[in-house]
Formats: sequence, C-alpha cells, structure tokens
Amino acid sequence: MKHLNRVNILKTISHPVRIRILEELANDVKCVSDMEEFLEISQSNISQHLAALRHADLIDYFVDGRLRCYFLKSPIIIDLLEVLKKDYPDDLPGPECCPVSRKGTYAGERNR
Amino acid sequence: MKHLNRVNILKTISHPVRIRILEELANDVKCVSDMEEFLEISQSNISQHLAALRHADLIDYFVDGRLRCYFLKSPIIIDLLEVLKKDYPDDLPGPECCPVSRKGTYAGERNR
DNA sequence: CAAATATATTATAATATTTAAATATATCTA
DNA sequence: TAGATATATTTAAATATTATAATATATTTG
Repeated sequence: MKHLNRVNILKTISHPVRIRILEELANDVKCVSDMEEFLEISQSNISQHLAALRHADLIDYFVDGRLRCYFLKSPIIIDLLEVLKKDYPDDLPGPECCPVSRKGTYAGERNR
Repeated sequence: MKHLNRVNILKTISHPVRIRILEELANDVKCVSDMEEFLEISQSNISQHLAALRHADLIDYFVDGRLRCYFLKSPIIIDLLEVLKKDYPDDLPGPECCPVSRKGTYAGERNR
C-alpha cells in the first residue's frame, strides 16, 4: 500500500502551481492571500490546489481569524524538492558491454 | 524551463507501472519480454509506458536482434527512487509559536 | 446585525491520461 | 521467402485532471 501512497504523492505534486506552493511552504508559513501574490491564478483555484495537497496529507494549516495559515507537514516533500533542485548534467553511463539476460545476449550496438 | 521539465519528469513517473519499470531498470537492463513477466499488463500497454518514459528522456535502449534492451538514462531517477523508498515515520514539526507574516499574526491554535 | 474580508466548495466544460484492441514493423528461423 | 517472434503505433472509449465561474461559509469590523 505504501507504494500506491508514494505514487499518489508524486501525482499530487506533479503540477507547477503545487510545486511552487510547496517550495514556498518549505521556507515559511503562508496564508492564502500571501499565495495570491506570487501565484497568478484565481483564489478559488489556489484553494483547489491547497485542497489537493491537504488530501494527500502533504500540508496542514492553522487558523488565525479569517486567515488560514498553511505549513508543510510531510517530510518526504523536503527531500523531493531538494532532488528537484539539484543539477544533473550528464546521462547515466550506458550498461557495460554485453550484459546478458535470460532472453537475449543484449550484445548489440546502441541504436539511438 | 528547467522547472517545467522537472514537473514533466514527475508527471511521467507518477504511475505505478512506470515506477515499477524504473525500479527494475535501476538494477538491470531489461528487454520488453522480461518486463512482461513482472508486469501484469498487455505487451502493447507496456510499450506505451516505455514510450512515455522515452519521450521524457528517462530511458533509452539498444537493440539486440528483435529484442529492445532498455536501460535507465536519467540520473535524477536514481535519486527520486531512493527518496521514494525511504521511510518517513513522523510529520514535520509544526511552525514555531506565532510566526508573523505581512497579512496576519499567524498566532492562533492549529485547527485540525 | 450588516457589510466586508478570507477562504472553500461545487458544477461545468475543456483537456489530458489511461487501457484495450487492432494493426504495423522489424528481425529471426525454418 | 514464409512463418514466427518481439515490439511499436494507432485508434477509440473510459476516466481523470484542470481551470473557470458561481456560490457558500466563516470571521471580523463598523
């Protein structure tokens, strides 16, 4: 079941707006009207993205009067954001020469 | 542009079958008929998922006769898989008492 | 309490993703 | 060269995601 949950986390964060929200929350508590300043989308759309993040248990909030103050709840997000920020210049080296599998020799030259 | 590319990588790997394929390729070269053994989906569906991974530049293959031998190409995948495998027992600690933002005091008790 | 503010929810239409089925292509083998 | 094998592509239908618009709720303030 953990696997499905992880896939669900990935799905949930696979959106530019939600990544942006999470990056901001990784630094700071933010309420929705703070977010309206750096996100160029409607308030109700922001709320929908926040709902998606809440349903995946990635964020939570506390209430200050009519503000809802969101913060990051899930520690995996910190690590995922860090990986997403890293630079990865090169491709992995291809497999060593001629690995062998049950079905084939895997000997051939690489194609494209 | 890098941001969008990262979101695209996330979207592409946000599927249980594609995660599984990547996990296998992180260990080993595999051809499609190898994959037919551990994936319980049709061959053409496997090919479709492989195409998605190729289009995101995450994998590549070389050709051995009629086999196509896939391997992992993108180094970020290694790091992402590692994070996905890690255990994260606890939630992050909530924000310290009473942080302040432009818009509010953020003082209140947490709600749920 | 009425109006204003901050945020959430619902409905809907547009778009994207997914699977399944059918077909196509390339390589090998007899 | 005619299967047979391994894999890919295309099409179509089902489902999911997204943004927008409209409306609802809760809190504060006058």
